[in-house]
Amino acid sequence: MPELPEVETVRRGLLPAMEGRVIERAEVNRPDLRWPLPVNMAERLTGKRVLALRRRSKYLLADLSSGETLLIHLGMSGRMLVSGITLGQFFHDHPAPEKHDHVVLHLSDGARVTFNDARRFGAMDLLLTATAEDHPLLAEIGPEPLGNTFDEPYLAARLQGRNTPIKSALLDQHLVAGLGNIYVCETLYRARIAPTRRAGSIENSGALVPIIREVLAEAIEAGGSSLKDYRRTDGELGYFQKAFAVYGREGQPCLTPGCTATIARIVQSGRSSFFCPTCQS
DNA sequence: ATGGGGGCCTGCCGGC
DNA sequence: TGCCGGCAGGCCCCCA
Repeated sequence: MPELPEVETVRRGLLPAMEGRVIERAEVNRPDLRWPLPVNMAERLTGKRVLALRRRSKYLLADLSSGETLLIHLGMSGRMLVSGITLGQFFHDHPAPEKHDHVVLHLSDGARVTFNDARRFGAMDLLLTATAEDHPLLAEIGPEPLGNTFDEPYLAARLQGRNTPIKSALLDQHLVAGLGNIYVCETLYRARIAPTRRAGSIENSGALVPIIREVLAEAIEAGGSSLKDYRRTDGELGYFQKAFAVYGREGQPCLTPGCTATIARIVQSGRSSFFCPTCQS
């Protein structure tokens, strides 16, 4: 799925269509995504105003006037389509329904938000806003990588003594919440650390913190730029193309000046890791 | 507790 | 053209 930067970009794209508007009607086209959808979901959404649209890790949280919060996870293939509003100088007409349009929110003043998810690894739930952080999907996850509690002493302490590859450690949402395969690969390239390196063996592992923040911040910036180009996005929010240094670049030249190596791909815990065998050790 | 692997789904792409 | 294997950015669950 969309990792943290993509989810943040989706959140910003959804704001004009959702925040402050009333959900006048909700279409729920199937009983489940990854898990069963909440009971009476359509009824519980109908007539409620969206007070705020927040993000925690890769989860979107829409706080409703009913005191409930709609939790949305995009899984691997989840996308949001915004229509019926003017973005920039372009009005977005409602598109024809597509396969895998699982939930459609009809909001006040003609705005519409369509959740489409081919693989259905996504999820939605309704929970009480007051105790949102107690939700099982949120209760056990680690700090926000861009937040104040994710600092160098914290990361160094959490990695100390761990025998797992650093790649796996950074993908562990309990350690830090929001990184996925792409941005872990990019972070380790920038940090010049091989993905196979044992987490506990890394000197000054806290130094990964500013690199993680930098990689994520740049990606959010790139997403914001793509969001402004409404002519191209056509209201569709989800993935955006950013130039990656290693992710997806197997066999292509390393971008480090002076390095003549090519990017390698290995499989760790069933996931592809891309890295430069020369720059990263 | 820690680490590794399977499974959930569908779509796409490359090779034969 | 059709079939088949491999691959995909997440995350829960089970096992050792």
